[in-house]
Amino acid sequence: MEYNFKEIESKWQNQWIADKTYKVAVDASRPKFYVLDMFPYPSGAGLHVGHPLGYIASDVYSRYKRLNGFNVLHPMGYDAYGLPAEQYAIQTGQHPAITTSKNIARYREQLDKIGFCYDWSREVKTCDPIYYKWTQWAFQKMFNSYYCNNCQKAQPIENLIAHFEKEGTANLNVACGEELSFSAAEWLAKTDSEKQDILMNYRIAYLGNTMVNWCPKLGTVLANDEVSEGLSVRGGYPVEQRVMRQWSLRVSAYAQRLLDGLDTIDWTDSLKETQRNWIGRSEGTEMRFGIKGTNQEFTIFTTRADTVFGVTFMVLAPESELVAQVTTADQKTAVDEYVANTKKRTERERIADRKVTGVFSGSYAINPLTKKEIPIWISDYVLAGYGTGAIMAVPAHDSRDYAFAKEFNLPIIPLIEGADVSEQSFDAKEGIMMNSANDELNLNGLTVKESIAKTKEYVTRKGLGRVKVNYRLRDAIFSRQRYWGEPFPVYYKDGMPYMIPAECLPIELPEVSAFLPTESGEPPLGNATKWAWDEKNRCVANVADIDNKTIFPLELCTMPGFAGSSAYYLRYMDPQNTEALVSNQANNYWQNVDLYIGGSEHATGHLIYSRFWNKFLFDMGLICKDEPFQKLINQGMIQGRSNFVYRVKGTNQFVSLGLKNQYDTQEIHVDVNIVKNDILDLEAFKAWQPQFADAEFILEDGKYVCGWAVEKMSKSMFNVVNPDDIIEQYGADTLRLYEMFLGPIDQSKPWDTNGIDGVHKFLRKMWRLFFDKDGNLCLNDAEPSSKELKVIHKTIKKISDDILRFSFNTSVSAFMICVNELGDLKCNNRKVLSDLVVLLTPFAPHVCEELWHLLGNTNSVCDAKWPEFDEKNLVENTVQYPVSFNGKTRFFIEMPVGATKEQIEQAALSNEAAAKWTEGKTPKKVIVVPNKIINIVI
RNA sequence: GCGGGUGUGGCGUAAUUGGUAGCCGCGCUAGACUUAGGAUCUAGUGCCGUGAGGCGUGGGGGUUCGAGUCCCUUCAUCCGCACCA
Repeated sequence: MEYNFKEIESKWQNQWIADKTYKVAVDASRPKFYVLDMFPYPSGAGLHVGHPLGYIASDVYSRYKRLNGFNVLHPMGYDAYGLPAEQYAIQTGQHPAITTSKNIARYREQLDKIGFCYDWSREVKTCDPIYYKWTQWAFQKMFNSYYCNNCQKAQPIENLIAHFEKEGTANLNVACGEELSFSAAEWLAKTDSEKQDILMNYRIAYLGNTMVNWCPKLGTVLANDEVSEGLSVRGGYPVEQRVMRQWSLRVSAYAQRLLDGLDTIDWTDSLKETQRNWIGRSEGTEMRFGIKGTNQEFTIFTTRADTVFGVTFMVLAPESELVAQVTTADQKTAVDEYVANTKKRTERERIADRKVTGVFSGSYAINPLTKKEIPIWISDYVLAGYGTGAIMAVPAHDSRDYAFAKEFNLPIIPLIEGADVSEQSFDAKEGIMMNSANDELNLNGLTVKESIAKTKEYVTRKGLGRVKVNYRLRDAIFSRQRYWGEPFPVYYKDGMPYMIPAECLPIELPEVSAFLPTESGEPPLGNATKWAWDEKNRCVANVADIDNKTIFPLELCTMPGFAGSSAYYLRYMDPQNTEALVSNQANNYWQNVDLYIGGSEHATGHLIYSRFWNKFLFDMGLICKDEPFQKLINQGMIQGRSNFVYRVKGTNQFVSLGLKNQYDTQEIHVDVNIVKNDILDLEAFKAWQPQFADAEFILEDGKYVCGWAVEKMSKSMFNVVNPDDIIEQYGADTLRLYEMFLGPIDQSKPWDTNGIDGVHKFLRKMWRLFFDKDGNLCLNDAEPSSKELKVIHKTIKKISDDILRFSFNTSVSAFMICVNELGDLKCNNRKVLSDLVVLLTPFAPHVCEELWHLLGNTNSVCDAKWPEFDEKNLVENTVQYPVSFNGKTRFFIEMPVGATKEQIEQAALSNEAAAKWTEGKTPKKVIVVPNKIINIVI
């Protein structure tokens, strides 16, 4: 019987569906394990061979855990909202829902062929109303909450109102937009609308005027992680800064917890570091500086409080509200012009062209420690969004201040002994202070570190400022001026937003006449004929009725991509629940994700937002874990490996790689699917494109050798390899094995189909172990020989260890060795082969299921028991020791197990070969490491 | 500029964590069988050298009986953040 992978794979895939083999349910009698893939956005191009890499790895791990007795939750779904479907709709008029469901169907078809053990009954799609009901619901919970800094968790907004009613803003320590100050009496005197306005300053989901990244080309705002170097990540269009009234999530309130949480989870250091970077905690001092001739002051933030004695000027961000305050009449024209110029420049221009620019405001500040007058400047090197938008400039010890001081001829006062600041600033936080003393505070002679601490203490004691921690992490802008996203469950009454009652959720995405913004510039939802809220009838009503007093406009923006992906892992636990996001029972059982696999491109987006979202739900008491993903692995990207042919210029002749230097050639991408091991299939090439039909070839050794290069996998490079084609040719089991064999899971590597024969060959070899020469099943039921036991137990240990440390490539190698060795032993022992089949099941489930049944089993191999490792099968009678002289191995000796160090040493030295290396001298020292090595020092 | 990672044959990689460097696979060489194939099997394959042997984990230095692994230094390369005060 031949290894017919096509027959085997379709047979078992159908059987698994029929038997519901992969359906899981809560089962308190078994330990749970939750393995999750980052769900894909179903793009129109379908899957290429790089996409399933992470899915295969997680599938291997899931199956391994299942074979070890765990109840494994391993679901899959789709992140179905997104820009490409909407852009396609704008171009073609096809509804994004149609595009999306078509793409999903294609994805599913491709995924199914690979033989994953997903429980598809738990599938979620973010664009499905029964799913996004809970996205809207969570948003409303955030709207109705604020963040208490004292208890470090989210609280119901009612608690805040109660606080205001009792004592106003006194003793308030909560996350907010701006620090407000009012008494209880003042609060009670406010109108309802004023109160709502104030509460907006504290809500976790809030509507506010914020500086946003506006992308005119996409017609929408973008979050910080959706912008890179002033361009949109999707599309690469320019992005500009703009103040807009937008929904935002107060992610910044969670900055410290997001940071601290990293210490409790098992992610790679580099990913944690990226998140720490993004959160950007910086501990410093806020200090108030008076403005000369007024009783006004302003606050700056610094991490170098020790350098106050070296401040020679102050700088405000051009966008700062203080600019208008400090600008004097005679400087007004210059300042206005500078501010206007700054506004004109996009983020990108600012980054590209870092010229030192600035303008004097006309005012002076008073240094609170030296009482000296220092000029206040305005410059775009200070960012409005960080700290207080104002800095104290210490040119001697900050390179940016230094450049500014040089440009505008401002004084530079060195503060650290031995630092030469004539050419450049001395930025390092080290050294001994000088020039730093007044009547009350003397830093001279102290180290920088000591000075920072001492100044902090002084500033706090004197009431000049306070110790402050700043974060780079910004609140997440949550509005998108797009159609294809979750609608907000929000309507407006007198310009104030109100939440639609929770029992009316979900608010479904309406049909629109066009996917573009309306003529009046409103988002696409403005094109919906039925998109307003009828408070009485509680239904979505016709916009035309809006004059009616009970009908109100609905929010026209939709939610961003990360909304639907922030809590999807919870929904998989209980996907059909209509009463709750997830039931307590399901949540208490499945807890959180034990293993999460996905790409590192989500490090500062999805993985921050979902941690935030999850912590919020945790604060609300809705779920039992505050970190969603316990262990996370980033699978590497699979790049394309392009092939080239070389056309002799001006001809239709193509020259093989080795001979191309003899001609003047032009390099042309050739479809990698008609190249094998870098050898071009000439006939396929002629048939590939009409222009090559009469191509001629200059061959080497009768072959046409192609050049190659690693590039991004894309259609235009003709280097896209479709998993379907690989499966057609080699089968899903070979694809799975090969992807795992390619290299460490977390490493990026080019896809190279060369070498796939090797793993395919190995599967056929394994298959042949079960059959005799004539192709008949041939097994023996004797007890395994000690040699066979040794081979299989060595493999059990290796595979188990390797899977647990996610070293899948070495697992596959171990199989190959095992199969080779069993082949050499001509092993057809039923017990040994049973163990082998179970070991391989996570990697190649189809062929293993077939062989499992050929071995006489009637259950599925998915429910088999992982073979137990027994060390005594590996026990040897003798140990081979390499004998080294001065660290260099010279020969080997064989010793019985359990020989004493002295005996081993004796044997090594008395060996006849030893004489040659000792040259008659007595060794200075002999090192014997039991079971390892003998080293003799001469 | 700051932070993190990586560097081993022609190629993808491995090395029990300080103990025989190069497992496994590709490729290549030679051979066997042959229905001539992109099948299967056998042997070989780090480099130099006919050989004994020497040299080898980006370079230089160090610790150690012993270093791919630890320390210092330097180069190359990839990733993240970046006028963040």
